[in-house]
Amino acid sequence: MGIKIYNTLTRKKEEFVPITEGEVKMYVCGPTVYNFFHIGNARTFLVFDTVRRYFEYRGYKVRFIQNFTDIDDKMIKKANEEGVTVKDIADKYIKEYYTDADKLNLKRATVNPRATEHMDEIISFIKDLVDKGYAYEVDGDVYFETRKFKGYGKLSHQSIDDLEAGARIDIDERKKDPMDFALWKAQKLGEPAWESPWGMGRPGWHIECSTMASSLLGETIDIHGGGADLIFPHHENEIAQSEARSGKQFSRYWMHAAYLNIDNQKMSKSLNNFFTTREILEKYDADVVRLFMLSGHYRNPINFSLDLMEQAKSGIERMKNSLTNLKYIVENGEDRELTAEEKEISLRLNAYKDKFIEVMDDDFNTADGISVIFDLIRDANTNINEASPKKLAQNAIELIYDLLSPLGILQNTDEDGLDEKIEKMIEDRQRAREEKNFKEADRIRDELKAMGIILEDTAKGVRWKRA
RNA sequence: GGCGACAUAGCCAAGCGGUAAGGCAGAGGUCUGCAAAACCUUUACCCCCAGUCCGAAUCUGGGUGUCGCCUCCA
Repeated sequence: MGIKIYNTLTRKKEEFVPITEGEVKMYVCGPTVYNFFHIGNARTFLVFDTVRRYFEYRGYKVRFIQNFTDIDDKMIKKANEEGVTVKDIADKYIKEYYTDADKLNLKRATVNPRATEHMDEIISFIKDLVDKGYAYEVDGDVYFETRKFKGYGKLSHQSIDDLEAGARIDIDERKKDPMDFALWKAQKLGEPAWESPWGMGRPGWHIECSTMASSLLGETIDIHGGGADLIFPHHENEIAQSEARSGKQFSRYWMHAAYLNIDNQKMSKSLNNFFTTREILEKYDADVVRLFMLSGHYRNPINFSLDLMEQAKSGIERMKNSLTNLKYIVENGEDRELTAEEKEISLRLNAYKDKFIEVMDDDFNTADGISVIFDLIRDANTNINEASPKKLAQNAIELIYDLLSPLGILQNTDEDGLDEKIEKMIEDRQRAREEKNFKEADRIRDELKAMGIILEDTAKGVRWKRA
């Protein structure tokens, strides 16, 4: 039994079989870098970051490519508005992307290719399509002829005729068919352009992903991912271009993350229900955001609200509490071997990992995975206490961090110690308590609380944590 | 019009044929100088109606409702 993936292409869950044993070649459509990315983008990135981490957790070597679209209409518009070059905009927002992505604890991709840095390959890709008769040029534009590609519509499970029937696209008389899409766009006044066999111009949107995916991963890749809205037309078009050119299957598995909605509606600027990731990260830790987003299945839409963020925050608190309590036992517990009974506890604790893998293997069921972690936490909380050996507590801590790692939650374990002043206050309070001077003890505790240090009295002494 | 998804406790959310996980919130309790944390107990006619089956939240048909894609979009 291995990992199963729901494949949009077949609409079935399938056993994951990599092209090369032990390796995963995956490509995920990244952002158009004309703005800060919003929390909807964040969900998609987070989902695929988790997929990637989980593959690594299961021992795969992952080549993870996520592109930056750094040339398109929106980029040009933004550059014109700000009176700077398209490249200026791209550079700026790529930098901002990393700021937010790093803070969200998104692992850096193996490569983050930029469309403009692959222009020669894009042009030769298009040229191949023209040479093979899948594309035609009109006035410096180059279009892909969808009816030439037999499999068109196989990803979105629609026929070209059905798509056309519902189409709301403008009729362009120069195209052979309304469903034909641009591979190359002739330069318009004031737009950045590159030299090509069809004159100055720039690539259409879909071609960059096909080109960079094949260039960096090969003509057939294992997994292609993105937001659900990319199924049509973007991914459909990618398949058409790539398979028309190579004659091989482009991607074996297609994964799509569902939407993040606000008040049950799609986020949109016109509805003014738009949050950037940065705004949210100012109010909530990445751990909270990640727990929130991973607590539902990636193929189901989730609704965003501050109330739900608060709930997630409490969940993170529960995890943290358990961990600080266990760490306290590692520091103050008994330094001895495990009794027979404790060995049983340890064994049972370790079994949660098997359960975790079982549910996560099933199409990355992070919701179930999280519930296994909470089960583990309750078990540890119940059965490990101040009288337990350090080893047992240490075992539980490692296990919790281990299961949390593919989710990217609570992985920044570096903690600051307490400074001398605070340590002295804690000592003073302990003395006051021994003298039954509870008023003074409580005063110091309140003072520390105001400083962000929470004290908890245990049978073995005082335990502290940060608020 | 075409294609599709979803409807489970106050809130969120798994489960997808064998009799309802988990989190948050609430109530009661244990422990504690108090508190906190933790633990225990407690809260579900699984949208409706038919049907298949020994057995359905899970499958089939029909409703109702919400949402998405078919246009730039994660």
